[in-house]
Amino acid sequence: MLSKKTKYGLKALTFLASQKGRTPVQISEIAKHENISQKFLESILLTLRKTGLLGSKKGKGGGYYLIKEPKDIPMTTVMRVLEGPIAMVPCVSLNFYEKCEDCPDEASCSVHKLMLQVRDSTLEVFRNNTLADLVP
Amino acid sequence: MLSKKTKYGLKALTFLASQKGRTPVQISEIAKHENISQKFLESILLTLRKTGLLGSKKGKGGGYYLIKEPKDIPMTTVMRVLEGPIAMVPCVSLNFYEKCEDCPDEASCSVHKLMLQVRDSTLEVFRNNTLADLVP
DNA sequence: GCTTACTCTATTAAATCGATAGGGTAATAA
DNA sequence: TTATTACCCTATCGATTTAATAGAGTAAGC
Repeated sequence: MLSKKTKYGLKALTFLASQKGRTPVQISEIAKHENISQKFLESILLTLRKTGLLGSKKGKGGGYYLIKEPKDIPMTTVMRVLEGPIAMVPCVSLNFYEKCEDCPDEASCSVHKLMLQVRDSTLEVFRNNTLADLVP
Repeated sequence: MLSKKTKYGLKALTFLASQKGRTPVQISEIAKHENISQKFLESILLTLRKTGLLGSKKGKGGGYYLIKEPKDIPMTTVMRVLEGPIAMVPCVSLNFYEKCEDCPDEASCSVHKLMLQVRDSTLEVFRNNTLADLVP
């Protein structure tokens, strides 16, 4: 299940991408437009800024803005920042790999075999979409 | 993230599918072979039985067994029973649809648009795999 | 009739999630 | 310089879910 954090983050990013210019947009404006708790959104935008997806400007006329063009932001990046691993089990994760504690042999594990396929197909979707593709 | 319930359930089903005959296998044997807490596995096998995937036999020589042939058990069915909705958000779920509380217009929702693609690609993987395909 | 093994209910500890509160700090305009 | 705006950070909290455990109950078979 997609977390609200990811959901809100995606909506906020899409909203920023839909802006005409790249002038800062206030948190309150984003929160209001997307029906999101402002305080919760604050923490989400903060992590997006820390990972280099967003820039921010303080003081009057400040707010958040996209650093790169929407078409140059692949959804793989966005999803990994917001939701974490794309894979459903750590043992098939590219960026967050971990060995299973149980499961003596990965190669002969039925779960591994299935989830590898799921990861690949999901990854393909995220690779084929940039933030620009999400703007209506 | 895949729950342990689903993971264990998949392993147990695969183990049962790998058996030569369809004679009942004891819970304890499955649990031991797959490194699963026996009590936890009990509850999982119980739900699999209630949804018609497994049969059980009580008393001496009893245990759980597959009712249908592995090749006739699509992974869509298994995953929905164990993990629930395949979609990452309820508003794109086929079997567990729910409208989002926020989000005034589904058609113009960026999250909806993206998650629809993810659901379709994941669904295709599960449709193309039966339990028989998971047996090593 | 006794053993075996499935069946069911209840409980629990831990983790995560979503949200809230409140203060702090930096940048900008006037 | 000063006031304001708006970002920044920490802490907390209730609710929910997850994974596991305990223990008693019940049906089938030898």
